Amino acid sequence: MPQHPGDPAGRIEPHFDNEPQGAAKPGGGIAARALAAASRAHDVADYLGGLNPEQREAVLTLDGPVLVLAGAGTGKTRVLTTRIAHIISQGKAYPGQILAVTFTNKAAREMKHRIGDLIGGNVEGMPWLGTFHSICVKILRRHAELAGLKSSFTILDTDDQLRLMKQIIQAEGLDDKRWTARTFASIVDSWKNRALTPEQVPEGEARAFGNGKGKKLYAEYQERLSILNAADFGDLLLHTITLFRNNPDVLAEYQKRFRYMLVDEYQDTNIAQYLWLRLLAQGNPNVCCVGDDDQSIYGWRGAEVDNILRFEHDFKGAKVIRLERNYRSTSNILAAASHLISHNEGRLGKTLFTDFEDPDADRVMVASSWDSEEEARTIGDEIEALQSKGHRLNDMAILVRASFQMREFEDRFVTLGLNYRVIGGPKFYERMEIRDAMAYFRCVAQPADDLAFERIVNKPKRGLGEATMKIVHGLARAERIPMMEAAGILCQTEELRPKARTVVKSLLTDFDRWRDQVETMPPTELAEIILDESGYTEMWRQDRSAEAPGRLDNLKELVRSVGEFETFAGFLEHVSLVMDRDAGVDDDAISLMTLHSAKGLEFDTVFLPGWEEGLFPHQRALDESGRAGLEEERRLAYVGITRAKHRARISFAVNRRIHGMWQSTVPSRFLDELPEDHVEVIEPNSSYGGYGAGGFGGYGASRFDNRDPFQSTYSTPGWQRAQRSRSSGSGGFEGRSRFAERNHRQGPKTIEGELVAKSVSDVPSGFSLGERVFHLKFGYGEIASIEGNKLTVDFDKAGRKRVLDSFVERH
DNA sequence: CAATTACTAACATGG
DNA sequence: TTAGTAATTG
Repeated sequence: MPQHPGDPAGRIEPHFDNEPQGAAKPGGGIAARALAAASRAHDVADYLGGLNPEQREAVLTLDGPVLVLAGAGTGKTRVLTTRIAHIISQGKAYPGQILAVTFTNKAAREMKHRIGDLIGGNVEGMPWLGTFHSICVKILRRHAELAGLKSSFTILDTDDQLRLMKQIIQAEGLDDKRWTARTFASIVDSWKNRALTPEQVPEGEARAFGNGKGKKLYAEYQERLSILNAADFGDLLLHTITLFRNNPDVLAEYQKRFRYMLVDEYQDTNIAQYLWLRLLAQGNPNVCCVGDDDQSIYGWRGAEVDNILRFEHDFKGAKVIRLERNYRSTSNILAAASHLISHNEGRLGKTLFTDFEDPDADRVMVASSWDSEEEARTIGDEIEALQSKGHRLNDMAILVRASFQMREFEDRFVTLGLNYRVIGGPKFYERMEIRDAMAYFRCVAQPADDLAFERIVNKPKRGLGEATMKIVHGLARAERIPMMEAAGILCQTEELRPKARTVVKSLLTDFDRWRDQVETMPPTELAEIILDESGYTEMWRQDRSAEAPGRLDNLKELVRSVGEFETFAGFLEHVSLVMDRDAGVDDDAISLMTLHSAKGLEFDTVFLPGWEEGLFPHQRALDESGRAGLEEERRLAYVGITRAKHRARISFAVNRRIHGMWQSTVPSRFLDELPEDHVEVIEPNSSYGGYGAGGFGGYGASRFDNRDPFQSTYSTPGWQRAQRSRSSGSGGFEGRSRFAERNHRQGPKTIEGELVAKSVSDVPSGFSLGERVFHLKFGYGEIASIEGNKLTVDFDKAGRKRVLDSFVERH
């Protein structure tokens, strides 16, 4: 987002120069001495008191590289924050000389808060505590010219990124269906995760995309970004690294500055982040990385578990400290998690233990339900039961694999009147009206922002359609200038039709006027003026659709939140970097979030629904990353279970709706990897028990059913046999086999995460109109229409439904 | 140029 | 199922 036009970093952070270097040594500067004395008087043991010996060592070993292997719930954040407090109170460094990196804004906030508690004061003095991205932005804004940008550069979000890429793919004359922007984005992303500029990308790798034009497209994309004075998320790191490499003096400045460096969640760093850290650490070796290889769940984002495995090698003389004493969970929960994760290979290996032995503690519960709706219902009931026993909703969470699972829970909670909050769900700043409004603001702050301009030229309708924009776009491209500038030039000529010309002219003067007001007007007021004068608010007022009032509310909320910032630019930056907003934390509500965003949190009770093959482990993880993908999924399961302090409740549904069609599922292999002694299987309630015990009605595929072949873990012969028998359709488990036999079209099947077969079936269904069929969920019915393997059936009881043919049988 | 309709792909995970 | 885009028509 545009930032501080004409005034770079000065306002963003304290100046480098006026801090005494000697501060690094105890007693160096007067201020340092005073600070140290003050906190010594406070009593050092104050904050060291509650630490166990390992934690204490991790805090006290200030000099030289340290790797803290911290299992789930072992007090990792505590160590980090105490360590920072210790550095400061010992006068080893100023807060401004400590670099502390986290992955999420949430974690950064939490840390700031806790440090504040420790050293008893505010922590504005920690300007370099933040996410990799926000710290990189800070550095880039200071030295933007060296990275080929202006300090006011915009940070593009994924959406803008895709639109830009699509334009570039089309401009190259490629078919944007065959070579999608999405694919290209993920390729470019993977390059940037490895800190590769267009010149550095390996020839062979780039050729695979866009008829061998991959490299050219990447270069073109970067070129466009710099014309737009914009950077995407990957660029924030990439540019900082190139900046450091090409400007040793700048690098040296930062090396000298950061006396101590701390990295949270080190297992999630990618190559670029690692290189970034290495560059800075060349100056001094006081690097402390904290992580847990068992909680590495961002491999798809380029994270290299290797970074943590190689730490001792990369940072010579590193001290490795293990934290294995868990303060969070009951022994049942720990046992379940440990047993599950032990199925992974290539771990550093930690054994969590706890003194928290409670003979009455609940075991980990595993329950099944007929379909995802019932799953939500059951969990809802259980929540209410807990609530009536005096548990608070704030102490409970539902952790799902994919966000689409949330809907059913939301629906249920609304009908129950249960308070809930979605964390990391559909984001406020991703709503259409907010993005539109933001686009207006961006155009004001950063006139070169074509993507924003294109978004709002004709919103509200101004009669500027494709034709007009094509002319503007053409000139902009030819002259390599921003579109607004091009539009301005075109207004002086005869090229645009008179009607279009006057409209464009007035829009441009509007923008000029707003731009003039940036300096003089309070941000809130300006935001309001822009939205009013542009006619954007009016557009929604005229709109008679159901969403319109809500959108107007959101706009109001947006304007209100502008007021929390001192400058307009500061607001824009916040939005682009911090997409999450703190929801109302005051009231009691159950949290609903993905497993990914649950990392680092803990709850008394944790619900883990949707443990089904294909969903968890996710099919795509298996297909795309094979065994590694499976192991990452398993780590995700581990993260999920270890979030629970007292109760973990796992469940799966026998039927789930995918793309609006009901499909039956197979229980997750992870269920079979839980230790029987610490797990309690809840009997399915009677509502669907009618299909016979041990048959389809139970969890046919689970080893909790003693007689079936799924006795053991996925790697055993039993599992493999079962998988084989399923994919060949010859009846792995009784109840289901009568459906599987006739129609073995079950999609790609995996054994141990390796792709076995991908069947793309367009075989006609073999059913005919009017035929009577039977479906497990809906009962008897008559086929109303057939499209490929999709049937529309009028069921006697359930009404008209669309189902896959493999889930009904002739009757 | 805009509105309506038809079609198709998506339901990973995030800064 | 639904959201997003392409094609068609006024």
